[in-house]
Amino acid sequence: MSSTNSLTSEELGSPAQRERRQRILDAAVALSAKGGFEQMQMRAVAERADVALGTLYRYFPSKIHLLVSVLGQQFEEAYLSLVRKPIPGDTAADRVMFVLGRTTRSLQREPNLTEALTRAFMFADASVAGEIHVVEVHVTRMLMAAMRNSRDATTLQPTEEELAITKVVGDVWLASLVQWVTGRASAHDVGASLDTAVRLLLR
Amino acid sequence: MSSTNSLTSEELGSPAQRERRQRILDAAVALSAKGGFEQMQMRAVAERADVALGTLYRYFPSKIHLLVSVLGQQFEEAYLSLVRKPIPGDTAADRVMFVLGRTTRSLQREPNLTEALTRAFMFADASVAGEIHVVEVHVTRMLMAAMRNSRDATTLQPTEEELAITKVVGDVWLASLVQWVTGRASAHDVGASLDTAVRLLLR
DNA sequence: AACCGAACTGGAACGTGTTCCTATTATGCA
DNA sequence: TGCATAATAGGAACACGTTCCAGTTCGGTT
Repeated sequence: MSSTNSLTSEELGSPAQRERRQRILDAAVALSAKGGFEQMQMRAVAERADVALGTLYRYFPSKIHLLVSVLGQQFEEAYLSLVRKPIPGDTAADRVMFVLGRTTRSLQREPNLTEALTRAFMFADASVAGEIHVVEVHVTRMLMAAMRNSRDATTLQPTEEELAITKVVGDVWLASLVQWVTGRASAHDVGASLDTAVRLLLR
Repeated sequence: MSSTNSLTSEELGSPAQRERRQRILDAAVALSAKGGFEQMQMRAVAERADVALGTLYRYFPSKIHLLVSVLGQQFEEAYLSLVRKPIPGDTAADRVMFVLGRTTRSLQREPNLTEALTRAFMFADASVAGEIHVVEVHVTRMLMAAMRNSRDATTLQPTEEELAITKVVGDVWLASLVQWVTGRASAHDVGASLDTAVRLLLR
């Protein structure tokens, strides 16, 4: 597994390069959505994105880097869509459950894509730290926004307790998703696990 | 990835077969301990266990099946060693932390082996459900024994609440281990995460 | 416009997990 | 003991992630 980072769209000079990068990400999404982790094959991504295999590897140093980058982009969109309106719910627990439920349902609408992204995330090693950090930041922001119920939650310093709870909820969420994508838990089970965890943590 | 299960030692007829199976598991442990997931290569396992590659695949239908089977065996040993004496600690939280701390330290003593086993566990798909279930049973038993502080904890029916807490703790444990083996968290971070989760859950 | 270095193309090649095939050996049964 | 069947050995072959290379194109500089 390569040790360098994926190219971010900021550090890409020309518009043509940014377009190429986005074509690659789009191709990865399309192929993952069709056939999951195994069928998202690097040669197929390159062909669909209309770039050479070597170019694909210049932009994303491995299949895992590519998929975790996709995940980061998906969560960024989810976060932006989420904070457009105030989060409904009277208590922190209600709001966190709203966010978890909404995001989980959205993931479950594209099971193959979610399988590919989740497995890549879990399989990633230290070289993918940068891409993973992006995902973690978005998840933390989403949950923090729910706990705070305020659009400027990111500007206030979170308390230790809030961060701890956020981390546990994130861990449970991830573990549940893994169980779901590997067929060891149903969609309902995921909801129940999150419900239980939030109830235990935010009481 | 194959869809059949690994051969368990019970369903293996001859003693020679049981020995072969154990030689394979031992070889997998040795090679994983030396070089982690990537260096535990199927050809090397077959050679070290003195079986043909095809035979290795007859016993374990994939590298993931093999590693998760190893994990099951390791947890079985850990469980048996644990329940030999009463678990120290006055409260459920103390005893759960004792078990988590002890097991985690033991895993961290063989970082490469733990890396291989954890990544295999996280990467496993639905076809590995049987092997994964074995692991889950042992983990649940260990944590339940700690919460109950009684050797016959397995015979009593656990309450819903106990099961829910056990599941959340297990999820956090796994997520922390993943972060540790992928270099995204230190050994100390793992302890701190577990400490926090147990404190939040068993208060 | 000519030039230079970086980026890209197309494709071969390599490594490792996995599959497959044939010859040989072990096992259980009559 | 002799036979039928299953299990194993040995190794070729395949798939896909990854690397590498020679030739071509692109973008900026003078």
